[in-house]
Amino acid sequence: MTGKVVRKERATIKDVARAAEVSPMTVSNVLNGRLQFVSPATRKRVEREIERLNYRRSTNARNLRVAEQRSIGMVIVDESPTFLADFFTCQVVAGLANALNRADYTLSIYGVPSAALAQSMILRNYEVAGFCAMISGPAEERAVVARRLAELEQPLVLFQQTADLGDADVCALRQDDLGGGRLIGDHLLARRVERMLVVTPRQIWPAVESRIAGLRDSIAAAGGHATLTVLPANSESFADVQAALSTYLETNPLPDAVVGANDPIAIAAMLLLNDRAVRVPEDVRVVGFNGFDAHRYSRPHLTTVLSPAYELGEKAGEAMLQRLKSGHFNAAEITLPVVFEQGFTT
Amino acid sequence: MTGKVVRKERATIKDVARAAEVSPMTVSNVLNGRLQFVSPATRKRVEREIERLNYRRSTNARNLRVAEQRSIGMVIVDESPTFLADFFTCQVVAGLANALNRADYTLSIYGVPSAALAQSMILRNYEVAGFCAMISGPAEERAVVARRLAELEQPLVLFQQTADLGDADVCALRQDDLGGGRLIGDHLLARRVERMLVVTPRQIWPAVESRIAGLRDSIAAAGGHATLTVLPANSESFADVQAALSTYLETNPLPDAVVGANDPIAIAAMLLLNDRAVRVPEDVRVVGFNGFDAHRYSRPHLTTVLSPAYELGEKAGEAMLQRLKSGHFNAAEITLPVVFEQGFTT
DNA sequence: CTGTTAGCGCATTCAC
DNA sequence: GTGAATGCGCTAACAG
Repeated sequence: MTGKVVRKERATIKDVARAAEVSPMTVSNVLNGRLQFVSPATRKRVEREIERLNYRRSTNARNLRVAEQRSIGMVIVDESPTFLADFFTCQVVAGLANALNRADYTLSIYGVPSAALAQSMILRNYEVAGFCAMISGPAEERAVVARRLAELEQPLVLFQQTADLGDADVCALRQDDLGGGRLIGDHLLARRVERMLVVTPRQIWPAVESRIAGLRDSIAAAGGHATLTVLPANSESFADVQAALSTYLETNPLPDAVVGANDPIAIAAMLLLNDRAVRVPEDVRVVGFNGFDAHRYSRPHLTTVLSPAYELGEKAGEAMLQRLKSGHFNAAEITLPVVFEQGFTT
Repeated sequence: MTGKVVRKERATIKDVARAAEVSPMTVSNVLNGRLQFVSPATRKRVEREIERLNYRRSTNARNLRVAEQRSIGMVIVDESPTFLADFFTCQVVAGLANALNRADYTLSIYGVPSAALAQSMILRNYEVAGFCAMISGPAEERAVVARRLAELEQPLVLFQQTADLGDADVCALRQDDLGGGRLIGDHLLARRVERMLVVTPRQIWPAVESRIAGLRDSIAAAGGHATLTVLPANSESFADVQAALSTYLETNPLPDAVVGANDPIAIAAMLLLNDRAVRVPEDVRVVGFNGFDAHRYSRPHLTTVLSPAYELGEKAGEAMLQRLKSGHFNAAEITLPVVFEQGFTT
């Protein structure tokens, strides 16, 4: 019961034509909905034979002939083998896949460690109408990868990355992390927070930098007497975050607010405070960043900024489709707004 | 600065051959690593021209010629437009994409509402080496969709579905929900739970049925005097779950334990209990189902059964690759174990 | 409305 | 080692 071994030969357009007693061209016309050229009677006949022979069109042959693809490549450059398991990436891919599928395009996922991408042959073997790319890693490396993708001379949508690629055929798409930082900053300052502690992973991402810049903007706009300290943890893992905060607190007084560079960091920090009988939000306020709607009902209900990750993916798909239709991207950069979410921790 | 409009013509194998002053055949040999037929000198020359002309091989032409695909289709049949945003699905896709990418296969995602799939033409336009499918909806509908996919006469891996498709070229892959139910049951019974309340969505999925069956197994094995009540909520949404539980509690005493058919349901139930000053786990124990490792640090830390969703996807990729290599699936059904996770709620 | 011709880019076969 | 001829399945252009 482990499946049949022999594959039946697939029927071609010729087979259908012969069976329906028409020319291959007529079958092609039926397939492509050019019904003006086909009488209803022959059409029915052709369709019946298609069904009967279980005919499926070869997209390879078709795409070769019409020199056009109905597929977009999503390149995810990451060292971790579980890259796609990340909720943010996942949401982006979901939005992208949906936007493309609606237009009858397919999304081809392709994850690579950045080292593998260095051998240029890899991407030479994928034939798609355009690429979307989510690149992780240090800034310089990311720029190299982005440049390599641009060299493919195909439409390219970059997520969470600035497009410093000259006049390449590129659109950079990101969420408004700067604005998100301002929202968080204003929220805290309105609650008389004087000393903010921002916990980040040591590896600073551009998005995290923007969030911090937004906080600083907010402080400056309020007159600038609040202070902001950045505390880098070795990684964003639960243990590393707690270790960093623990060490910090040995030699420093409690801040008025802890700002996590993202939600998991904020949660790790908050649980450490809990363990030490520090009350949140009475003694210390805690806020996160890049929350997701789907997490709304888990607890603690963090005050955070909601990421429009799904919309980011959708927008990317739309931008790509528009580009393919019109010949150029309408905008070289797109920034999507984030939404402030009041939780129980401030 | 919105991108160049003109696409440079792509170089073909002929162009490279001409530039390197060799025949197209030689270029092809270089591309396919048949180095025994190419002298090192010409090889270098060819590779330099490939680089210089930014040549990329047409997979369409190649696949057409060799009648072979390097891509697997992932069909997700779901009414909701955000199908992929579901964490379980997402993890499965992540594992699948990684397994395939490692073997230099591409994953083509294709989401459809099940109604659209009824028109048979849709899938006739996708040319892949095999299909993986995740189908949602009522059991009968799912069976119809599965049958339609089997008709494609291509290797097929079905997630969370029994393969009642005769000797079709199919492999059914699922997690051990029955065993998971037993684990939960044993855990509760060991804590002297007499009355269990299982909250499910009204739309009962096969996986949920298996979980309940596992609970019953466990009760039977323990002598059978504990009772199990199933409470269907209109949906698995936060509000519907709370409404159902609330109504139930109007006319029934508190159970000893509430079992959510999945984690979000358990959390909704637990928060309702919290609101009513019912202590968890002292007064009522609460357990979930289908938790994910990534959620470990969010709170409440539910007692639950961890889903091997990522591994499910990986295993699917491996099974498919093995099938493509050997001509038949090694196993028609594969069940992956789940892992019990002790939280703070029991 | 329907049929014929030709070629998309590549790899296999067989010469050289 | 290398080159020339052939055809994979499909569709654009044109002829009936």
